[in-house]
Amino acid sequence: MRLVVATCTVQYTGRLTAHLPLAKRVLMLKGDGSILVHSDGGSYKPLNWMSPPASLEECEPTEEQTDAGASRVWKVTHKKTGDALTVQLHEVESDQSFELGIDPGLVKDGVESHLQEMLADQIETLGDGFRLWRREYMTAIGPVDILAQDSDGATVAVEIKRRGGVDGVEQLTRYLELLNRDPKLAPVSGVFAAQEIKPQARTLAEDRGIRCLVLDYDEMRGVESNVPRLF
Amino acid sequence: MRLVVATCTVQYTGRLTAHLPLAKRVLMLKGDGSILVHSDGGSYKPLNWMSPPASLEECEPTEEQTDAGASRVWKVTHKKTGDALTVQLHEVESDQSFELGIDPGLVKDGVESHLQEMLADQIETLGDGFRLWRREYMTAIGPVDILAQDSDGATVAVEIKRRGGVDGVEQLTRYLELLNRDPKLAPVSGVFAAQEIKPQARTLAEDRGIRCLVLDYDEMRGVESNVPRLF
DNA sequence: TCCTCCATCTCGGCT
DNA sequence: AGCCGAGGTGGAGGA
Repeated sequence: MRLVVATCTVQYTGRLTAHLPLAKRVLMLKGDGSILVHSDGGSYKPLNWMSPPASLEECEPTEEQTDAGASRVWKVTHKKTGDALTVQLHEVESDQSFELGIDPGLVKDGVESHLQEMLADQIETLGDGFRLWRREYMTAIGPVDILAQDSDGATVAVEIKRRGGVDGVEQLTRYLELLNRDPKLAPVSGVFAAQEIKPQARTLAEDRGIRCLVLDYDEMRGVESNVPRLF
Repeated sequence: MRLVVATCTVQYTGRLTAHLPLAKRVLMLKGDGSILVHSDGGSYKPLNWMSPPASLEECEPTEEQTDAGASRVWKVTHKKTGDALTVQLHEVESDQSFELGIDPGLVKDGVESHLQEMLADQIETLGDGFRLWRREYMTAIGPVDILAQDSDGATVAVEIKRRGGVDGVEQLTRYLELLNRDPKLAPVSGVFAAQEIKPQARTLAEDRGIRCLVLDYDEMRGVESNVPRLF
């Protein structure tokens, strides 16, 4: 890991062409040849970058580049796509290298699969007398998140999303259409379950006779584990 | 802009909970209170981060944290959502600050809007005698990229994508369905134009009577501007 | 390997 | 401010 702070211009050519005018920026060069160009703002996305696997070549500046004020020129190229990033360094304020080693990586919790697990475990959230039938029930057009039976034994298909948009309703609609062709399952009703359901999605769902269910992640987690959280 | 290299652990709670075990990493603290945690690998996405607007509070480590080896503790909190990132710093190898100033920002070229502009200007790319009718023609379900007339005066709807997938074909199909309900426009035929059209998308489009057109970006740009490129 | 879907998406445009 | 679509999307999981 090499960190350089310098005034520079950057030129990218690949899927698109883009350039950065002269300004002072932070250049992060990683061990896999990738490079990030960051300014003091924005979010985690760099102003410009090159993804790994890439290789950096330190070039002699051409006369033209020297006249423009460049003291060093880096050419970073992607090994497969041929995308190229050219950095013209003018004044270098800092240039340091560090040994970081391999990172153990991020440990996550709380994504859609976890919501699905918890809803499967707490299937009565859907209503009294509900029983879990299947998870990830495979159909020709994809897996239905949850199939359950209500207190009358009727089949219920559940689509789970973190944020429920119209696309999720469309997805569930396609599943319901297919499942209702199966005489062993029909009639199948639908439940659209999400941490947050957008108004348009709710309208569309209810218009199609699909029930909407807002999931409270924290509450479900509370029910789920009496074991205290590890951190 | 403050750059810190240190062994640390990181804990995030917000939309999800996640943590990073102890390892040496680069911490980038920006002027807007945001922070990025990078390792020597991966792509431009940090292992963990906090988006602006955020504020950093340097805390005294609790006895427990001191026992675990933490010398300093940062609490970075998002001002609106309440998301929190806690960094426990153990050994600090480097800690430097730099004044970067406001960045002039990235100048882009070659995106979909540019393709659309160029195709509108070079509408005969679609065929001899074609004339431009409308750009961004608004309908109830969204804007149609281009409406043109062919040499016979029939209406042609064009959907432009950089990379043409099935979703783009679906989109165009919806537009065509709607436009063909308008007796003033019908019959409307479709053209799916993209720099690259995926086989599945091509099959679907042609199956629906939609013509596929691969756009050569460099060639179009060559036609577009006799002015030589600036870089 | 390719393809598909998710994301603490980010980012821009528009209403 | 919210909504929607594109991205040099990146990243993960399944066929």
